[in-house]
Amino acid sequence: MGSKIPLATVLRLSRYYRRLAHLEGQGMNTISSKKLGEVEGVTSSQVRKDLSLFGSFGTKGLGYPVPELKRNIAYILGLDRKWRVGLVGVGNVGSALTAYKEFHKQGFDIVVAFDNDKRKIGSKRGELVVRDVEDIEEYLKQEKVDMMILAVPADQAQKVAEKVVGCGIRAILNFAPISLRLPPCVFVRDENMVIELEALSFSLMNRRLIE
Amino acid sequence: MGSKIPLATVLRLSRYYRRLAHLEGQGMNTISSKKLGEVEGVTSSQVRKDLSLFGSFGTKGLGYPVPELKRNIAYILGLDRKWRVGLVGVGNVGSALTAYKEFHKQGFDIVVAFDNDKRKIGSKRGELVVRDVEDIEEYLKQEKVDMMILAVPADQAQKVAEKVVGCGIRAILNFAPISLRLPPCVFVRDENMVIELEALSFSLMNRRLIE
DNA sequence: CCATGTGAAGAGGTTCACAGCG
DNA sequence: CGCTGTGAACCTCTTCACATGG
Repeated sequence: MGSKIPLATVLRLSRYYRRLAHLEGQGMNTISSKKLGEVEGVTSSQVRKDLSLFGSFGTKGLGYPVPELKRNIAYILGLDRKWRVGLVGVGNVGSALTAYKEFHKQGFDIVVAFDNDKRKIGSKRGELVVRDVEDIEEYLKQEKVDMMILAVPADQAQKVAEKVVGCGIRAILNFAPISLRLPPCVFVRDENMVIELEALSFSLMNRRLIE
Repeated sequence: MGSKIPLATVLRLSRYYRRLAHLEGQGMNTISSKKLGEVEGVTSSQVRKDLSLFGSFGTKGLGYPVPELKRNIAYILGLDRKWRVGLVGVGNVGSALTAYKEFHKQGFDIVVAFDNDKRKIGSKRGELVVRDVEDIEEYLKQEKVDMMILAVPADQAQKVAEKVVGCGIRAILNFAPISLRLPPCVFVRDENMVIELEALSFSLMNRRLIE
């Protein structure tokens, strides 16, 4: 239980968490690594290893207590608090995200939205009023924002990213289909939907794939 | 140049492809692995290794010809053709995807959309008429569809996935925040937006992260 | 006896380093 | 001389296997 955590482990923890929430809702109070591994499509040793990187949550001979393990994972992932999220770009994708209930459900609140299209500025997305992207620095210096979602066209993404990083943002979810070059202190996750379809098309064409 | 291709390589090829398209547009006709690695944030040996898994595309002492390399990667990824894509679920996310230009730009055409909401059935998303999800099997048996995008709620995803797999679909892009359990002959890519935010929140809380 | 937690072994992917060739 | 292509070394993550404890 030490220092370097594989990214893959973090992503699996999210999946375990979601599954445990579901199982807890069904009244299950104990689960073995074998069972959890089966429903998530990983080996039981993978489950145990992932969890053991953060502590000992189970009981030998029995398994893991569902509600408690869920709480522990929530704590590990930082899901026991609210996160203030900003959005840049309210095109089709950005607008859909403002209405995406899973974010809010997990404590990620989109608290502000920006765009550079004069016709959109001032319009609303639910409760949110779209602001001028020119005002983004002023806003970020006054209001606390934990992470930013970029849903802007590819040719604007790098510029916008640098701007928000300059305002102290250290976590970015990037929907633009381009790789951002940012200092290593900034965490970036890409949500590149075309790349995922391309991975599928590759798989269909080359049935010798992957891992 | 042989058999097993790492998934990570495939995903990087997509990024190289996009970058090469951009550089070609700027009139660049040759690029070294060093330069391409720099702009994509990977090592030059990584670039060379990735490409060498599929052939020899470069010239020693010079680098890679941009337009030709782009064409070669397009061929490898299956981007030199059109793909017929179906969509299930035209809520916020699904609707945004019907209007997402990057898909079409890369040859992924959403040719049909389904939903189970009577108020949505018959309505239009651009040119697309939303069909009743009850008719999905009938449709898939008549029309050729290469891959399906699932943008349905988590509690319906598994059922819908099994249904389309039963109709012969072998590639699924899953936006539902739940792990699908499907036969290994089916390629699934998850686009789990909450998980990505959770990876960011973990990173912010534990500045010792990843890899 | 059952299932966890973990050191050791095994796979898989990345980086190194250099031979080879334009 | 410069840069590719590639086997070998390295490193990271996964799986194995078993000691441990309820």
